[in-house]
Amino acid sequence: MVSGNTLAEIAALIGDVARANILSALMDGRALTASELAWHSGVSPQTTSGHLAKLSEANLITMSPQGRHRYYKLATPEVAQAIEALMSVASFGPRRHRPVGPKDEALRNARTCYDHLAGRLGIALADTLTARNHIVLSESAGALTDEGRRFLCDFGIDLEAGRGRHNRALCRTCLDWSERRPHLAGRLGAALCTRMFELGWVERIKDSRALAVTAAGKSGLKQTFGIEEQSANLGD
Amino acid sequence: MVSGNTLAEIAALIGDVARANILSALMDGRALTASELAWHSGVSPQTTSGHLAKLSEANLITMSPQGRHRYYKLATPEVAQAIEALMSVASFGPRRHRPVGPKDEALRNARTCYDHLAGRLGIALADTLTARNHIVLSESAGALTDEGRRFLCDFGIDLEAGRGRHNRALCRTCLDWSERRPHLAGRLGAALCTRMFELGWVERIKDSRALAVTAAGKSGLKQTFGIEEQSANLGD
DNA sequence: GGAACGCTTCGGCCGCGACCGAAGCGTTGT
DNA sequence: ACAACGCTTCGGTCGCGGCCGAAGCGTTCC
Repeated sequence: MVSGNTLAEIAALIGDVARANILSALMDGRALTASELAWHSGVSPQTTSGHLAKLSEANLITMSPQGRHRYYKLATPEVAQAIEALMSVASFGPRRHRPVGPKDEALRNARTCYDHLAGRLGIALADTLTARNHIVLSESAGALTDEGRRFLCDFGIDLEAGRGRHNRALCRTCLDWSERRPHLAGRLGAALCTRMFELGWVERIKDSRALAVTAAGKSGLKQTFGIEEQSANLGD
Repeated sequence: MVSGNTLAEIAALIGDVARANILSALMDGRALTASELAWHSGVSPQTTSGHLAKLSEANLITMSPQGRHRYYKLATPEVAQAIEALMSVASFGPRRHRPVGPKDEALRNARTCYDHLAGRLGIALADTLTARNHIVLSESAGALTDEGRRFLCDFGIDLEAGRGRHNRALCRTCLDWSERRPHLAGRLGAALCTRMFELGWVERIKDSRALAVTAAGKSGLKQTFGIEEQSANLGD
């Protein structure tokens, strides 16, 4: 309960295959039930339950009961960031043979990364906003310009949303594992993602972090952001 | 050798107390010998050797032999970043009683964080450069302005230095664990740190990541950056 | 050449923790 | 009320991996 929480303790928690699977499954920011997580983790429900208890204990995830289900989600954006950083390190080294299946291709095209957009779509958005001088992206860092603020406001985004107790950063960047280039994270990235869902521009593909760009999304992205299908290979 | 390198494998490597100690000791960016690391890790030299082999195998650290010594250092800035992120998560939770000793106080005042400056000195530098509009720091992100580029050039900093194969970011920010505010990292942070050492403004305190600000440093910081002692509590 | 030193390899011990079966508890639905 | 369901707790097994002592290899110094 007092939760010592040293570097080694946290890393050890992530350093178990079953728990790493659980955390990876939660990386899209949604809350999942214990059963769903048991499925993802690859071990029995009892064992999964133990893992979930440990992760909660260390404040890596939080639980909210709902009827006879218990929903688990990542506790804070910082946790997602740490896992993302570890994944980045993990994907280094001799680029091992990674056969690209069709589902993998969908992931590369567009997906959620914790609570923001990633993949070619995420990159395209970051590129467009940069080209229009709405954001200034200095490699792995970013700042929003006044024009950008106005533009996003017009687009229906509330930049103050999600300004929680943690005073989360407005505009962060996050290294895209498939494109190896930064995309938008932080409150801005999250708000952009939320808005696209609201507008029905993107939809979740079942059982995956991958996203499908709807017809409305294709025309909207073109008109509002000037993103053509081929530029991001949307609709592959 | 092929190094599967999954998320769980990397995290498990960091998730051992002895190895975490080793990595923490290397977080100041210097290369240390196996013996020194054995001392830091708290286990015997044989055991340490095994740990170092595993860390090397996974490309978290690299080794360069030198005489009868073997120097180990973190392999890439990404590794440092991942560890930093984990530390950030670890220091969350119920702020546990952390008795502040004199050595701890020195660490809070000024220290190196991987290869850049942290602590009150790091924060003060970031604040000053921001106030003078030399950098634009959007919470956890940053970009260098043209004026800033000129200023730093005059200060004797080569911004192209360290532009290695990894195309490391120029201006990143890094959450300071003692101040809970961002300080400067990336190539810029590293160059700033290097320059301060060159000028003899700061010196390492033995057996610690803490730094001492020299007399030359105090006057230099005041004249060049307008940083008064009390503003950063230098000389505490 | 021999001794001291730095580091690694080998072998064996031992404890922690992941795992599952069985059972228990609370919720839902009929 | 009862059964089905979702999830957790308990108890016991087992294997992985951290640990050290002893020994081996290469370097340095006199």
